[in-house]
Amino acid sequence: MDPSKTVEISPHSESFIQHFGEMGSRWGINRTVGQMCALLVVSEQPLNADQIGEALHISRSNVSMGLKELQSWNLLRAVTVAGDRKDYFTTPDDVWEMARTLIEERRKREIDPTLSMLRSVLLQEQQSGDDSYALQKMSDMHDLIELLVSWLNEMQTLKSQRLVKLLKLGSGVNKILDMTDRVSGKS
Amino acid sequence: MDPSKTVEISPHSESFIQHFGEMGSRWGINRTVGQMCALLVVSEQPLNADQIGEALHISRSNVSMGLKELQSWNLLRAVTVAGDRKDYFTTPDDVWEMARTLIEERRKREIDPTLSMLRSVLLQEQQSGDDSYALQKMSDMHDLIELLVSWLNEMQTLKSQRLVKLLKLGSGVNKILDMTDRVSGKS
DNA sequence: GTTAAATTTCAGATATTACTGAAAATTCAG
DNA sequence: CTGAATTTTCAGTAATATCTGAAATTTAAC
Repeated sequence: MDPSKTVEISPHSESFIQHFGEMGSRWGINRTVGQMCALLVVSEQPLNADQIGEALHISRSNVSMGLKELQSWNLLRAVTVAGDRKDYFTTPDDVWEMARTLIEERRKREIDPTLSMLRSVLLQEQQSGDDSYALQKMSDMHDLIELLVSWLNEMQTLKSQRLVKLLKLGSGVNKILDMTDRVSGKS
Repeated sequence: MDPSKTVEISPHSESFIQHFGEMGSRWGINRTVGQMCALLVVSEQPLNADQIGEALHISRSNVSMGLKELQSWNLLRAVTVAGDRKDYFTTPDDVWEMARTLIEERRKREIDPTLSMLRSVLLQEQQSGDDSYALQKMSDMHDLIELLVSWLNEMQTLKSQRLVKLLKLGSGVNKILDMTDRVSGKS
């Protein structure tokens, strides 16, 4: 009803938004959705659909679809403003939380189906054993992905602070691995 | 000259190739390029451009462009066959090596430029300090990405066997972290 | 309930990306 | 060198993805 204020975007935020639009599109995420996400990240106040559309110069319907997409990625928080029927949106405050969510969602959408496909192929024992080379490759890839995924899952269970500490250790962990190796007498 | 044998693709390999075409396109890699890569992975013999085109039902020129793309990702090995002027191609044998290469290349293409952008924005001390919220967010994101990248770089220096061991440890590392915490008297 | 505001849907338009065939360029055996 | 085999380039075409405006639907104040 009473016209919500136009969103001001500083040149710095503008760079940020443009860049993440570009990055999004390189990672299979629609450019506009990337921009919307970036905009909501750097915006202190939650924004309504009209404000988003105006800020990014896109139609109201495009905003609607983009919000739906972001919602499906679990990256939106909806906020209601007293005395305003419009919906207001923002992203989670914590960038680590966002990163976790993104990883989790991509795993669900792409990695898990890939593992399923590989398992299903590998399960069907090959009668005509003549593409054993291919099967071996798929098996290798399955093992690689499964290892990465199970590692990721374990990392996802850690609190952010904990995870940061672990990442900072980096290859320092390797030294610890050296020690345990030496103790248990392996190479 | 003497017509190279048609490539046989088993139904299993077919699933694999189709799936990775699909996955590629979801990760910002042209579907056909994904298929080409998958085909070369599961093919025991190196293939020439005609064979690839025939196997995937794409034009010779498309194969040429795809090979160029794969080359730019450092995922191709060229093989010369005695008495045959055609070029033959394959991918690295080791899927871990391929994964490393892929990560390395994406870092160079997307993550590093993102870090540059964030640094450049953060360097320009804001005269009009009124979007400090946005700057804080960018700073958070910068730190997150930098931490991930430096961790990745450290992991890239490890031999595959070593890396596998470390990943298998998973949150077991967390316990070691617990110990070191206790020793140094932190939370 | 009624109704105006807000949101969503979706068919068609637009923009982007991918693919092809023909021509140009390159390569290399003789 | 010559010329056939091979590869690359690229302008035009095809396919895909994205975006828009108008209409339909939903929402909530009254």
